[in-house]
Amino acid sequence: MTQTLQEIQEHPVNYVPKELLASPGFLLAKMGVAMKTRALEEFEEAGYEAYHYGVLALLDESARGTQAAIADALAVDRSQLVGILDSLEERKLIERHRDQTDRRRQTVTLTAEGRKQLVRLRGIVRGIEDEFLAPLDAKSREALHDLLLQLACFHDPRCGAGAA
Amino acid sequence: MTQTLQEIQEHPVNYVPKELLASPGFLLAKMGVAMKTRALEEFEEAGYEAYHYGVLALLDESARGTQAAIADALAVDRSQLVGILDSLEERKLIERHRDQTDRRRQTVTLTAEGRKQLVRLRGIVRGIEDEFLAPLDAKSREALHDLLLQLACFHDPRCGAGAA
DNA sequence: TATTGTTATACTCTATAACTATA
DNA sequence: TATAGTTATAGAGTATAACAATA
Repeated sequence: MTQTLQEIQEHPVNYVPKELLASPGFLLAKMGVAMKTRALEEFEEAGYEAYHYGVLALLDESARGTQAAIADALAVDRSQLVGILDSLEERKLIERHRDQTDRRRQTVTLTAEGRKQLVRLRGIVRGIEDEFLAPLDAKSREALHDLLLQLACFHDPRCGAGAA
Repeated sequence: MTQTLQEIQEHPVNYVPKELLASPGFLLAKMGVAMKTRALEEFEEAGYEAYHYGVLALLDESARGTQAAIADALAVDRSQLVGILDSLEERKLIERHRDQTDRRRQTVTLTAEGRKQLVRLRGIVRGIEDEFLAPLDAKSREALHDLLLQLACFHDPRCGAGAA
């Protein structure tokens, strides 16, 4: 949609309905989707996908995991994870090894290069957040984080258990 | 994805990476998308689309509007709005009338039935929010709302101007 | 020629189903 | 028979492009 100058002049009262702005649920959805969209763009610009960061961050904490466990932790379908891992393996950021006790399973581990790129991705993530949360000072960001974490723990038990 | 009992037993440490949980941006995206998904489901269950509510709420505030103005206010593409309005018109919740001074334009207005259904939809919206924001008390919800509104106004000027 | 509303098309993201090799 | 990973397919949701009527 390309908005011309004339359009802007003819429709100056181009406001978002107050009723929607008064709804925390609407704003949460709106801002959450905007945050996600922004993140996807930034990652793509850097040559990555957002899920790459999730996988690397997870492996950095747990050292190794089966694909099923990784998929569950990140709440992506196992079939979706395949492509993500393929892409990470091509770049030599992770390695897949057959589990010798159960040859159906692959054990996924982080490479040295993967650890290095994770640091780079952390920088990108910080940049995205700083830009998106720009109007909020440190205290406000922490307040927002607290509230969102309460919601996350309530709706997804895996947040509380692992983070405790 | 069907998770069997055996899987749950074999992968008990099915936690979300702490690094992600520590990120307000990640949580905002995660919860925002969850909120949106939940809302879409609830609306569908009630026989509506989420955008129906947006259109009705907007028309209730501004009485009438061209399709272009409505699309811009709700940040949907004009081509997408067509289907939404078709659906609302079929149910006789809105009416489209050709603008006689510029026959390219359609003026969209709310019907009495539309006003009635808007009340019903407001109830649904309240239900969705109450369920999703359940762990937060009134004060916390207001704090969340304030923070999100700051973000919305920063990223989308139409929020501040119209709401002031 | 440009714009409104409309229709048609393509693309992203995700969810589901089917396949293989192992158990 | 059931599971781990994989591949193939289908479905939302949205963005882009082309169109007819009107200005």
